Amino acid sequence: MNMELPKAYSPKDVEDRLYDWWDKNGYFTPEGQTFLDPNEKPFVITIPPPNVTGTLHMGHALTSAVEDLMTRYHRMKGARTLWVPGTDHAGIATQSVVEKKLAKEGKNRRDMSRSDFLEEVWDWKEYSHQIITKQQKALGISVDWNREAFTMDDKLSHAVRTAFKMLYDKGLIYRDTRMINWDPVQLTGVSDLEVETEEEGEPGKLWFVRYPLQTNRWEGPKHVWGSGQWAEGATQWITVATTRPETILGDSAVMVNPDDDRYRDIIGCRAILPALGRWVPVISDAAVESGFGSGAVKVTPAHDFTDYDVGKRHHLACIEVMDQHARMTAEAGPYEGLDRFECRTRMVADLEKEGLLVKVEDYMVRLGRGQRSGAVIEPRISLQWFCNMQGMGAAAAASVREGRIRIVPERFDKIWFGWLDNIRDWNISRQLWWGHQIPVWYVQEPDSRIPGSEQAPKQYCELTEAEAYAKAIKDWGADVVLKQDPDVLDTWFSSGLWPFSTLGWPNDTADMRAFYPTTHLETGYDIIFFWVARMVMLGLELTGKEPFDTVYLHGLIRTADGKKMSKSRPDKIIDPLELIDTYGTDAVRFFLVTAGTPGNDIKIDAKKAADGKWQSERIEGARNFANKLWNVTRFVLGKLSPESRVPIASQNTRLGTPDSGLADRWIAARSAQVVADVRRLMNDYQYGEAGKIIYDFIWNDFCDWYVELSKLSLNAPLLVRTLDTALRLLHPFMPYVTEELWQKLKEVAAGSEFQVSSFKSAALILAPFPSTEDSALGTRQSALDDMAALQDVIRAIRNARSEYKVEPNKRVAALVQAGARAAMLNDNRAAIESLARVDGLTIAETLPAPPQAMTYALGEVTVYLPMAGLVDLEAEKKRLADELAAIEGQIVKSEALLASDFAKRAPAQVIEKEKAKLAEAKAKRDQLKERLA
RNA sequence: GGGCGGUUAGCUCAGCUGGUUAGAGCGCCUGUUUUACACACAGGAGGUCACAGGUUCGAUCCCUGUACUGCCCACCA
Repeated sequence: MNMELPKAYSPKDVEDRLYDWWDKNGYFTPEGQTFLDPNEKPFVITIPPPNVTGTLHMGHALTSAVEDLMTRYHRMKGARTLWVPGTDHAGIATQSVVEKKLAKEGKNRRDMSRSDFLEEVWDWKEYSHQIITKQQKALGISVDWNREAFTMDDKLSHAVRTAFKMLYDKGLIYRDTRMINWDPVQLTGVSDLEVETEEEGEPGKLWFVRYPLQTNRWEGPKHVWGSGQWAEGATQWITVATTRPETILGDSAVMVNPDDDRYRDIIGCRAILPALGRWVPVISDAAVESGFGSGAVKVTPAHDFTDYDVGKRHHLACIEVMDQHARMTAEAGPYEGLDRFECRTRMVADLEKEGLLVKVEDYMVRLGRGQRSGAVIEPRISLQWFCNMQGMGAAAAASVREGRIRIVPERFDKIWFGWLDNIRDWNISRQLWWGHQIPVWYVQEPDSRIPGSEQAPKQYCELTEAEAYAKAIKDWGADVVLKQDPDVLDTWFSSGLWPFSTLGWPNDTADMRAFYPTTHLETGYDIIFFWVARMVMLGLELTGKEPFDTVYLHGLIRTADGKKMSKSRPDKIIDPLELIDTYGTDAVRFFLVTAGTPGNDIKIDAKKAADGKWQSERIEGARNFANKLWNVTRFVLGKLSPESRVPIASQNTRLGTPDSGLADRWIAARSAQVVADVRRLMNDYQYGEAGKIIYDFIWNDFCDWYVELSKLSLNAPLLVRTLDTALRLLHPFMPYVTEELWQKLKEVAAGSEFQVSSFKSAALILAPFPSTEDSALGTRQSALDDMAALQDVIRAIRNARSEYKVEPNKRVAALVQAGARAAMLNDNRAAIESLARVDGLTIAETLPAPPQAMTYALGEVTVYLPMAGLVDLEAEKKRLADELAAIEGQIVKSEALLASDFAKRAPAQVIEKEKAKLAEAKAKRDQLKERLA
């Protein structure tokens, strides 16, 4: 054999080479497929596009592993398969990464022109894209690189503008001034989803502040704020509780619950605001929870969502005391120019000085923080673009409710409905530079005071500036000047178009016709609202179709202590490439896919070793499995080489006939069973279970038993055939090692009698997934039963040897009373002799029990091991007695069961099983009794 | 305040719409250079399936409740 395989599998010698080979040959493309089953529908996934913010993490590795598994499985099943790769420009996230990078170089975006800054971001995008692509290739994803997309490609940008215009023209997109979440660090509005709150809240204070009330005897302060006498003479007070004393400056009312007896009398009175001395009314509103704090709430319409609504209800003034940086404005009087937190400190000190601070309590404050910046979000009134979601939300909910989209696992249905049924309009504009600039152009300095100007529109939503001009010129004359809206769209707006924008929408492309709607959408459950729901809503609205029929949600990767891998703890973040470097891609992927169940989080047991490398016992186990497969293939290849080849005439090749060897009939039956189970599980999204079944089959059945038995009597064609089946089953889980070994196997078998039909394929990636049809041998129960009995006998003898510490090389004698299995066991005596190291094997239907022997009652079969001089009679007696007691317990239980209503109510099959069990137990009991006697 | 998970061997997790004696990997214990593999082989120990009720001939699985734990959503300042 000129292709000697190394003793251990070395992923590095295989992975890059095979990846390039697959890619180069077009195997990742639907056009490159050679095996197509006309009964299979096309299978299409668009990748969740990673952000071009840097590198991939373990979550991406999981995504890649699962999606590649799905893709390879369907491709091998013969479905026309397309997996579209790409990346996301990730507006805020990328812009902030680049800004941080610039800051390190001492540069600031605000000192640069918009176009200069964007150039920097594009450079970063290229850099990040390279890293990401390298990582994705290392993960082995079988995507069609010819169709790679980026959300800011010309093609996709056109789709974005088209989508915007379609929604705009329908009146679903509108511009409005309202209260939104404002990130004072990134200086942009964000959507509700981008605000994160700590479940427990964050440690803060609840300040109880009293405002003087106007009375007959006190008309207001006579001393200045800060004098310590500001409230001198005041006699009545109302105490409010607040976590944000600085917003007192923007108060325009104090409110209480209308049913609160404590305050009923002062409703309608005026209170005076500390510091500013502004009179505000005491109003009543049901929004107030009497039991909380003091039962009285300050109302700051410009800086709080609830208060904003209250303000509208009660026609209160909206006074902005903070600017976009969250610094105090001129409205804040003496506090103007202070940062909000500094202002808070000063305000509290001043309140205390003036005797207005009643008490302070520790309080867990639920702070909203920007998803990307971590900055405390300020509610702020601002002019933004919104998308009306009412209709689209209802349609998307209906898609799932009416079964046009299936969510796996199902329990996420509720979350889906809960969100969509209460959906609010989506703030889609961002005050950023990196992204899709909003395709709306304004007539310069529109002014409603100019007579007639309201006749012509002052803004134009078009796909291009030229089109906008064409219309504007008609309305305003040739010298009109337009200015494009400076805002960009929320990055999720373009992601929401992904399943169709990548295929060429809005154009009627061949890809749209062939591959849209797509099939599966696979992603982590954490972006179900951000992304999945938006895709469904926009897909329905813009294309009239659900963009996919199945949503498969995987869990999140967590650290060994169960924590999220957050960016704030970089020491906990694992680079998948590091693990791949240590264990190989297949090992990492097999671990990820078999580690859990759909929708459940995966804890990764990785620890840092002394050399600073990440280590994981579970991934090591998967690595060992790859190596096991490698070595068993080495064994098989060795048996096929001309010099060691067993003449075909001397082999038992009559597969599937009753007189072929037990081991052969058994492994064929097991293969068929495993293939059926794996297919069923894969079609039911139980990938982890499928992987474990393949693992067991390869390691336990094939390696530990079949190959061992092959050493006694070789059936090379079946050995090849079984290995081929195993490799094909495992390929979606461990693509590299299986392809490599399959190629070797095919090569060695070339031109020989060891052909199997899958070898017609050029590559394993394109070979047919095993089906139950090609294991035409079917499941032979008798082979499975016989083999189980044989294994029991061998295990019993091994067990005895071990218990009596018989030297490994020493052969022992054994007597087997085998009843109806005598003939079968006799046929396989060589297996017993070899695998259990027996010399002097007697097998008979019945035989007299030998003296001084270990006894193993296996039901129908009893094994005796004469161990003269070795057997400790007392110990043996005790062992048998214990076993007898156990079996008798079982019999009592079983008999009671069969005597109960069970016999009347349980299904016949179950009763039969129970009866058989009882019979076997009784046989065993008799054997034991006899033996003890 | 609503909602959704989880609780099974020392650890990490499976357990397929209720039915033998509840499984795996790792770890642990005993052996082994058996001619593919020590990244291995053989043997073994180890579980009141969180708790309490209920339904059922039968419950790890279904129902109710409790405890602990994780997460999602929500305008109690």
